[in-house]
Order: sequence, then structure tokens, then C-alpha cells
Amino acid sequence: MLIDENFARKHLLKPSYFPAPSSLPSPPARVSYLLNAFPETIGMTSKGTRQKRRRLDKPERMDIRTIAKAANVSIATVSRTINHVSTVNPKLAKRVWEVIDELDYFPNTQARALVSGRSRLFGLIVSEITNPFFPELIQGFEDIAVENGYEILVSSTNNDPKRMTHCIRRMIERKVEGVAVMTFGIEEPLLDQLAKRKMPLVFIDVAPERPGISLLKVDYHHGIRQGVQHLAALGHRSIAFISGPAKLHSAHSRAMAFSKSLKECGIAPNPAWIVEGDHTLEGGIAAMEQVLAAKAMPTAVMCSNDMTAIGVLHKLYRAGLRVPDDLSVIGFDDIHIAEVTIPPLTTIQMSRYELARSAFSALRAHVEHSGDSAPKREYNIPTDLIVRESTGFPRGTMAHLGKRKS
Amino acid sequence: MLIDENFARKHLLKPSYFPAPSSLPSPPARVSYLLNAFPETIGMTSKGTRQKRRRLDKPERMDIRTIAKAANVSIATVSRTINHVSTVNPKLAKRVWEVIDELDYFPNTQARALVSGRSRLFGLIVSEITNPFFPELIQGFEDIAVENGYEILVSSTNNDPKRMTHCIRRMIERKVEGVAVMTFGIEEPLLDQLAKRKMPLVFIDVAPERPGISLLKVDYHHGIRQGVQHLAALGHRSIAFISGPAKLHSAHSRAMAFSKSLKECGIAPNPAWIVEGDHTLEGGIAAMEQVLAAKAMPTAVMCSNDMTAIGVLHKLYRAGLRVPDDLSVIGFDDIHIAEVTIPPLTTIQMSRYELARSAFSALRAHVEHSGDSAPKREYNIPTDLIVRESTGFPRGTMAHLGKRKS
DNA sequence: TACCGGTTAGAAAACGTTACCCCAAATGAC
DNA sequence: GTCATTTGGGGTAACGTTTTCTAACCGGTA
Repeated sequence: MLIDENFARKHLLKPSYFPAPSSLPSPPARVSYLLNAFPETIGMTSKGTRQKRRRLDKPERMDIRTIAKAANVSIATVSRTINHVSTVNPKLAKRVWEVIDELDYFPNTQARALVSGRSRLFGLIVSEITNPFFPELIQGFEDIAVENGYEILVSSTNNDPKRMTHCIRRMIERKVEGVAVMTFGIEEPLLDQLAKRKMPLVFIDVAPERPGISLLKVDYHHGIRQGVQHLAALGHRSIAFISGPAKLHSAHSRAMAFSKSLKECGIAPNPAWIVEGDHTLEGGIAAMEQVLAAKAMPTAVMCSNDMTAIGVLHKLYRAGLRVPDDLSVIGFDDIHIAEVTIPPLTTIQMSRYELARSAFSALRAHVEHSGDSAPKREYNIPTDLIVRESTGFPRGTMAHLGKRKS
Repeated sequence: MLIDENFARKHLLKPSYFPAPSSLPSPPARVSYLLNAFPETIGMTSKGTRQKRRRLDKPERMDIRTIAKAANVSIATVSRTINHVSTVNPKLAKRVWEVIDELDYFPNTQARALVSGRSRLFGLIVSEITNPFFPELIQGFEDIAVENGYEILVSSTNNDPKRMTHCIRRMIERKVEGVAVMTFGIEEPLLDQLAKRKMPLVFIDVAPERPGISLLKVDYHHGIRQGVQHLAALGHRSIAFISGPAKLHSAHSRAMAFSKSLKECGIAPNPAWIVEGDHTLEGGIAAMEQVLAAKAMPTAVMCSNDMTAIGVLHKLYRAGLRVPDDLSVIGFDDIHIAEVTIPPLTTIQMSRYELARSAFSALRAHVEHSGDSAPKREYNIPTDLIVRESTGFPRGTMAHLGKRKS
């Protein structure tokens, strides 16, 4: 005879909630009263005697239990097989794998992560996914992650604080093990949410000095100095700079590196030639308009990124000016498309691959290495000038005339 | 005297699981023997008598229980509050929310998904993330998803079957509720994995006719005909076409639409002017080289996508030919950067927004509407010609001369 | 034969939620 | 005042895994 479920619950289960002495099967009403009287004892409950709620067996259920049954082993063995634990008998393992392949079983990542506490997931936050620089970075990061058994979760902020909040929330909710923040600028308060949870983090350019936080230090100065020297060598003395948005730290760094390099080459900066852009095509066009409106025209323009430079190229085309004959242009990033602009863009390369690799290494070091000596905090990212055809001798110089065929 | 928990479990709890009549407290060894002798009864085993493993209370644990304790309610109430179940007392809810904000609690998505069976996650598979068309699409899809309380998981295949396998696997493991396959071409066998699991799917251009599968039908013909008519109206009769990779269905559709439009305009196609590209910059350059090498030169080139067209523009620049004076060029997609190519690219627009919106609608309809009448299977995506400056009168025609200033 | 490690595999707790099943208190009807 | 009805909220099974604990088994030795 099966035990009546209600009966069991009332008479066997509930009493055990109790610190009371004997009388296991006390009457339900009484029990309830007492429970109310001592609500703080609720936590001491034992497993109930209630009949287990029946697993509803949809026919399409496809879990580790199905495999276990089919292979005639326990679920523990299946789990061990999947995770390549060495103690399982090769014969059994083979049988299990066969069943897995046969039934096209894929383990449920959520359950795995839940119990193991490891999501094997890294977050990647970028500013705008529509700037080609970032997809190239994402691709690199993902490739490396996948190679190493991790997955990535990408979010873009569009430099919008509200979206940033959403991104962070998403990362925490999905329990990523670390986040690479590639927005070229941090939002302190939001970052606190992550830091508070001791989440390993990687930043570019600037980061709070805290354990678990690494920094990718881009050597802007090296590449930008090369660029300025290249222009100076060609004879340019009037060089404009179109920066990124002022609030972005990396944009600031690039602008500083430019000023410093200018000084190193003994060129006096002209404030009218330092214009703020926003790292977009439109920003580049607008900024170039500003430069053209200035009293004196520069002979070369350096841009804080390639999208800006492409905007500049476009504006110059519209203005009927020729590159590099009338004006030289240098970009920054070396996105793929820079190779085929008209003319092909001289630019400063910052390796997406290096960036991705370093970011991943940093995160992994924090996650897997955490007991030992503190992992490396800083990674250096080099930059280098790539000379193409958007730079040339300035108009009207001897060199210029010497080069021109006509 | 407190009841010994173990005692209660052994003597009260265990028996009730057993259909066996008497002999409740049998010695463990004996039980094990029996289990081994009759492996098929394993499923019927009872709860263990073992002492509960103590929840290790790391100080930083931060779950629904912490909130419940702090707000002095049960975890059930916290859960209900978070999910905005209407039956919870507003006063309690307020208290709970305050605690949640206070402690910066974020629910664990994995646990939620595991128990509720709903991940609120849609997959998005694209071919190459480095083709600007796709980031724009991703952005649109993500925006719409987030607005509607979903998240997205993006994977790119690079048209590599191995990566495709990985993508599919990832989608299944992460338990997405539907997948938008925006690769412009499907890999039947892999798709089977998804279809077998009754996963809602959306494809572009072509899809198996099955319940749960929707189709985004792009009206290639409309836009491409506009393009051909535009060229024909300008006086072009020699029009080349650079297609995408032959194996891509969408590329084939575009090529077909081109041939058909040509015929409609009464223009005879020249096989030497139909060249296969691969939807990349490099492919565009190579294909244009082929066209230039042909005996007869066309006066216009139509491309299967904008990246190809940008490659063509570059090749023509290299060859010293001017656009549109020597040759007109038309692209397809209308990616953002097409506005600022030199010259700005005449192209055929296919709305990323429309694509993203339809894909999302389709998936959601399948997921949320599943009992009712079958959701819409097909969605139409319009295309439209955007005339910019890469098209003009063919060289040497009256019209051409009439237009030229010199 | 009995005892003792060393492997191997099974049983079940645990992960952090949701959803279901209850009970108790409040409410309404007579 | 009693009884039926509603309702808010507490307890806990279940989700699909991993991991720990324990027992069975197998040789080898005394």
C-alpha cells in the first residue's frame, strides 16, 4: 500500500521541523501553531517525507540521465567521462561517448556553471561595434578564447552610460569570470559594481590600482612620434590634429603624444589646428571643416583614429583638395579598410591581435592563477607607423616640386 | 531534547520511498547488495541517511537567501517580488526592493534559466563580423532584443563549416530559445541539430519548410532592377556584375536578379562580365582585375555587396580610371561607410533595421505564441536604390559629353 | 581465511533560482 | 458566532549538472 501523501506530510514530515522533545506524530493543528510561535526554527528543517513531485517526462528530455540510462552507467560516470576524468574505465568511457554521439547530447552549460561555479565565460565590453576597429578586436578575442576553452559575451555601450549600466548588469548576471573593458575610458561608479565582486578586469590605458585589475598600456607615443617624424621629414611644419572625444582617456593620450612629438621635432603647435572630433566618420568631416575654416591652412592632418581620417579624406574630396598633393593625412588604428581608401591611408597600427591576446592572457592569469604570486599587472601594446599613400611632400616646397612629375 | 535528524531520516523518512512492505531499517551493506543485484531498481533509491553537507558559507555569498533573510521574508517572496508577481503585498515588495538595491543583488541568470526553462536568450549567427554590414545588423538586433527583455548571443562562422559546428553547439549548450541565421546560406546537416530540438529559427532567403522556421525574403529583384534601370537610363548597355561566392544562396539570388533585370531592360548579357567575387575587399579587387583583363570593357559594374564595390573603386583608382567618368559602380547593402567613399557609392539599400526587426519578431512569435495558430512564416525585406555619385553617363555618349563641363 | 590499501563507480548533496502546493489569516455570508 | 471563500506567503521539489563521500571489488599479504 502506498502512503497517502497528505497523511505523510502532516504526520511524519512536519514534526521533524521541531525542537520539541518526543511525540513525533503530533496533530497538525498543534504543529502549525508552534511553527508560528517560533518562526526562527524554520531553518532547521530536514528533507521532507513528501512524495517527490514526479519529474514530468516530456519525451524529448535529453540530459545526462538519459545518457546514463542508455549506457547503463550512473550519471556520475557520464559526468566524469565528459570531463575527461582519468579514473574512468576506458571501456566504459567509450560506451558513454558512443551513446553521447548517437543521441547528439550536449551538456547544459547553465547547469554546469551553476554547480561548478565556473562559467568559462569572459565578458568583452566595447564602445561601438559599428566602428570596424572593434569587430576586428572581437574576432581576435573570440578566436583566442575559443582556442582556450572559453566563450565570450560581447556588449557595446555606444558611450552611453545607461547602456554601460546594462552591460555591467548583464556581465554579473551571466556570471562571467572576468571582463575586458575596451571602451577606452572607464566609468568609475559602474566599475565599482564589478570590482566589489572581485571580478578580474582588464582595461586599456588607465585602470584603478587594485588586485585583479590589469592594464593594457598602449605605447601611443611611439607610433605617433613616428608619424610626426615622418611628416617632418617630408617637410611638414604645419600639422593639425583631430582628436577623439575629450572625455575619452585614450583620445587624450593620443593628443598628448602628438603635442609631445611635435615639440620633439621642434615644431610649434598651433591651437587652431587642434580640433576635437568624436572618432566617427561624421566627426571627422565636421572637424576637417573647422580646420579648413581656420585662417591658416596646415599642410598635414593627423587623426585620432581611422574613421576620423576617412571622414577627413571625404571632406577634402568634397573641398576639391587632393591628398597628399594639397594635404597629407595620417590615421590611427590601421583598420582593414584603410588599405583601400583613396588614396590608401598612411596610419599608425595598433595590433588588434596583440590587444586581444594580452587581454585574454591577463584575464586568464587572474582566474586560473589566483593563489600564487600576483599576476602581471601591465601589458605593453606597441604601435607602429604604416606608410601608404596619403602622405607626401607639402605643397610648394622644393621637395614637393622635385617629386612632382609635371 | 532535540530530535536527532539522522534518526528521523532513517526511521521515518526512508521507508516511505520504498514500496517494500516492512524491514525499514536494513543494514546499509545489505541494501547495497540488493541494489547491485537488481540494477534496474536504482532509480527507486531513497534519500540518503547521510548528514547534509553543510552549505559552505563564504562571507561573500550573495543570493536570494541573503535578501530573504535581510528583508525578513521567505525566498519565495523575494522571487515573486523580482518577477513582479501581482500577489505580493506592496509593502513587502518595497522592503524587498530596498534590500536588493542596498546590497546590489543581481539574480543568477543561470539558475533562473535552469529552473524556469526559459533563457530569454536568442542566438544570432553571422558569417563575418568584420564585414561592416553585420555589426550594423547585430547592433539593430541587440537593441530590439534588449528593449523586449531578451539578450543575444552572437557567433560568427567566417563561412567555415568547423566554426559553424561550434556555433551551433554553443547555441544549444547555452539553451537559446531561437536562432537567427544570418549567414546568407545554410548548412543543412548542422541545421538539423537545431531543427531536431524544435528550435525556432529564422533564415534569410532560403529555409526548409518546417514548423518553427521562418524566412526573411529579401526582395533583391526590386532594388537590383532599380539599379539596372538607373544605369540603362544613363545610357549604359555594357554592365558587368561581380557576384558573391557561388555557394552562398543570397549571392546566387542577387546574380539571378541582375540577369533578369538586364533582360527586362533589353540588354544582352556578356558572360565575360559576370565574375565571381567573395564579398570581401580583396575579392572585389581581384574580380575587377579580371573584368579589366577582358577583351571588351563594360561601362558600368554592379557588385553583390558594398565591400566588393569598395574593392572595385580601389582597383579602378589603381588602374588610373575615374569613377564615374570612365566607369560607373553600384554596390549593395548600403553600409554606413558607403556614404563617404570616393566618390560616394551609389548602392542598393537593404535595411538592417528591417532585417533585425523581422528576425526578432519571427523568433518571438514562435517562442511566445506557440499554442495558437502558426506564426507568420515569411517576412518581406524591401531593397531600394540609393543614388550617390559613383554612377554617371557612360564615357563617349552624347549624354556624357553634354554633362561634362570641359 | 581474514585483513588491508588502492581503484573504480554509484548515491546524493549542492548550486540559486522558480513554481507548485499548502496553510493561516482575512473576509464575507448567513 | 460559525462556516465557506479568498488570498498572501511560506516551504520545498525540481531544474541538470559537478563533486564529495562511501562502498564494492580486486589483489596481495599475513
